[in-house]
Formats: sequence, C-alpha cells, structure tokens
Amino acid sequence: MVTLSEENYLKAIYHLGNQGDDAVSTNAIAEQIDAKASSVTDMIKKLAEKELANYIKYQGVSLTETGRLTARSVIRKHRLWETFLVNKLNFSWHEVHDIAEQLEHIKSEKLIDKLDDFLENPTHDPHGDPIPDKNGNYTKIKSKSILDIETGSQGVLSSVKDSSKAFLKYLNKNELALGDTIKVIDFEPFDDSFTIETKSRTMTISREVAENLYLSI
Amino acid sequence: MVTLSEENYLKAIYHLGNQGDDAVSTNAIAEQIDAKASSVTDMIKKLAEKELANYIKYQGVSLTETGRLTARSVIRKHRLWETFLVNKLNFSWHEVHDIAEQLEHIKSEKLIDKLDDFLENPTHDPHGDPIPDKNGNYTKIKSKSILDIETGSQGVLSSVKDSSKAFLKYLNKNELALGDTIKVIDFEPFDDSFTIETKSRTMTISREVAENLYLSI
DNA sequence: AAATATTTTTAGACAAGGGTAAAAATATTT
DNA sequence: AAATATTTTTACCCTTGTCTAAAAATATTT
Repeated sequence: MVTLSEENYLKAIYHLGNQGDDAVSTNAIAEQIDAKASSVTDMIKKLAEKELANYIKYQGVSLTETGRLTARSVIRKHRLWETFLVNKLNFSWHEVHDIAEQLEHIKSEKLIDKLDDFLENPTHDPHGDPIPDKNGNYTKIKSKSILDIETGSQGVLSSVKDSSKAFLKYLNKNELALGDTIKVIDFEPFDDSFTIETKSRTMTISREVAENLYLSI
Repeated sequence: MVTLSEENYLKAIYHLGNQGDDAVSTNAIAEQIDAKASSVTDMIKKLAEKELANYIKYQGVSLTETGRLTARSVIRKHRLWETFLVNKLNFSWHEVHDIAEQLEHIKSEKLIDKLDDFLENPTHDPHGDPIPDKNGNYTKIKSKSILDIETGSQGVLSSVKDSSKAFLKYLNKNELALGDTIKVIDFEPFDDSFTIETKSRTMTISREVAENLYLSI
C-alpha cells in the first residue's frame, strides 16, 4: 500500500531525476513538493524502507524499478484525468492541473483502464505530455525547444515545458495552441528574443517563452 | 475547510438521522463508520466546534443547517460520480460504491457542476436514489417497499434500500432492474414471501428481498 | 588546508484521526 | 428505589506526515 503522500514524493523524484534514474537532492525535492528538507528526509527513509527508492545518506535518492513503475502509474492517472477534464468536461487546459492532482490518487485499476478506453486510449495529454500505458511504457515525441531550433525551420507545437497557469494563460491570450505549425523567422541577440510565424500572424516572443515551447519537426 | 473524515461523519449523521434532523447516537455512528465510540465522540466534538453539528453530551448529535448542506453536497458528488461510472464507463451498479466513496471527496465546485452537465443533469443515480442539485434540493420519488403494497397492484421498481454488493448481484442474477414494472401477485403468510410478476416471468421473493425493493405507483 | 557556508540529518514537538481501558452517565431490571 | 447493564465520555497512547532548531556532513572559499 502506497499512501497519497508517498505517491507525491515518487512523482517528484521521477520528474526531478530524469525518470528517477539520477540521484535527486533532498533540497530539490523539498522545493518541488513545498515541504521542509527535514520532512523530505523522513519520507525518503520510508520509501527506501518499502524498497521504492534507493537512498544513501547525504547522497540523494533515486527510484527502484518498483518505485519507477509506481510513479509512472500515478503520472498515467494524472494525464488521463487531465485529458478527461479537457476533452469531455470542457475545462481549459490551465484549469485542470489542481483537480488532476487530486484525482490521480483515486485507487482502482479498473477505473483507470475504463477511463483510458472511454477516452479512446490517448497517447498524449492536453499539454502534449505522453501518457504511459498500463505497463508504464510510452513514446516521447521527439521535439526541441525553440531555443535549439535553427532560424528558418519550422515544426508543430507538440508540448510545453512549463505548465503553470500563468504560462498557459499567456498561450491562450496569444492564440498559441498545441498542434499549431510554428516557423522560427528570426533571432535577436540584443534581448534574446525570437520572431515566429503562425498560420494567423507573426509575433515576437521572449527567450523565456521560447524556452518553454517544444516543436516536433 | 471540511476534512475527508469530517465529510464521512456528516454523511453518516445525515443518513442515520433522517436528513440529519433527528439526534443520532454515538454507537450508531460508530457502527456505520466502522470506528470505535470513543473516536466518534472526538469527531463529534470537532463538528460541533465548527458549527456543523449540534451536540449535547450523552444526548446524541444532529446536523446544523450548514452541516446538512455539506452532507448533501457530498451525497450529490457521490451520486453524480456513480452515475458517471455506470452510464459513461460501463461499470455495473454493484461495482461503483467503493470508487464513488473516494471520488466524492474531490474538491472542486466547478468540476462537479461540469460533471452534472456532462451527465445531462440526472435526477437519480443508478440505484434510484435522488441526486441533490447545486443548492441541495431534490425531490424524492414517492415509493413504497413491496412489504407495504397491496396484493394485486403494480408499480415501477424505482430504488433499492440496500445497496450492498451482495444484494445488487442478487438483482442482476434474477434479472431485476430499476425501471422494471413489477406486479405483486401474492403474499404467503407462512414464510412471509411474496410472488411477483415481471415482463419476463413470475417469481417468488423472500421478505428480506421484498423489504428492499421500492416501487413507485 | 583551514575556515566558512551550505546541505542534510537528527531530535523533539504537534495536529489529525484512530485505538484501549477505565470512569461517568444514562437505561433497564429486579 | 436499588442493582445491574449499557452507552458515552475521558484520559492516555499510537501512527502519519509535517515542522523547528540544533548537530553532523559535505562543499566552497580564502
């Protein structure tokens, strides 16, 4: 039995540690989860005790195979619920995170499998992130941040790195949506800004925004 | 802020105390919630502290207006989620209770309103129980247990009193479903059994079963 | 390499929710 | 009305997950 809190720690370690492979520092987890370092140490010990994590004092944590699968299962639930909220209940994508954060902890294999079928087995959630299947497998779309794309080339907006409310609202306001074709027209070294072109218009975006937009070529 | 545990107590008091009006005993709650009487006393004090319940030592608890509305809101969520599970995810009605028990505690007004719309504002859940609206109002279908119906008359199976897995499975096995028209043919005083007639057949049911079937005339 | 700074861990406390055992109040018998 | 039984409450303990403050380990400067 994995508790709600444990699930959140597993998810954090997974995301911070590159699928949970790299060792993650106590402070990094503390910041991610919004808790104090001492609380994190306590929880890490419990996870190691349950063989969900590998832990060496002062050396950080990584996930065991079981821990990784558990994390992926939580991520699967989170992303399926987000898809449900956006596709079926007509939420906009910036509203769904907090609700999915709760729904991801509902315990029922059968529920999530039926939800998956009901949504017609989506491979990506509304933010463009891949949804692991029952066995924890998924294929990431190969994509690059606009920062790393050569001027003149174009791609399809496939995901966003930052899923904060503020950023998603910015995208809505500027009529940028997943699936849009974006061409990188120019880079301005003075302020690190980019000029991009979409179907409807040409616009300038800051380095900060460019960093968070991932295009698949 | 009402906690998950508090919500469960409010629901129990609501159901045991005839919409929370009548005073309910500590022991009755303990049994319903599967906890010890001492734990119930503690929680009751917290509810009274938060003005969700009226409590006089040794005299039992009832709900305040706020408590009653909170209970109805939890019941609304429970029944909407059950409806979702059965109507959209194709669960059968005896499987949904435990999952709805978890889903009913998800916090988001907007979520439940959108779910309500998605389900096309159902007035009754899969067990025939009424779903309170946003304001906590609902209309109960006027119905009577087969025990209280005169031989010879008929009605539509509108709800079941006992929603246990065992009973719902019994109904499935015997092809009895909500909405079926049932005619009460005979009563046998020797063992208190009833003979009833449905579209497809005539059958005998025990007093125990009869007691749990509610027909609307 | 010593001194200082930062990170991590330990020790001890707290709130929520639940349990046991005994005391107090209420109900029921005789 | 006493005696007995039952219910409810109190007093105290436990676990989970969190916190603060201090100690220990590791990193970074000088």
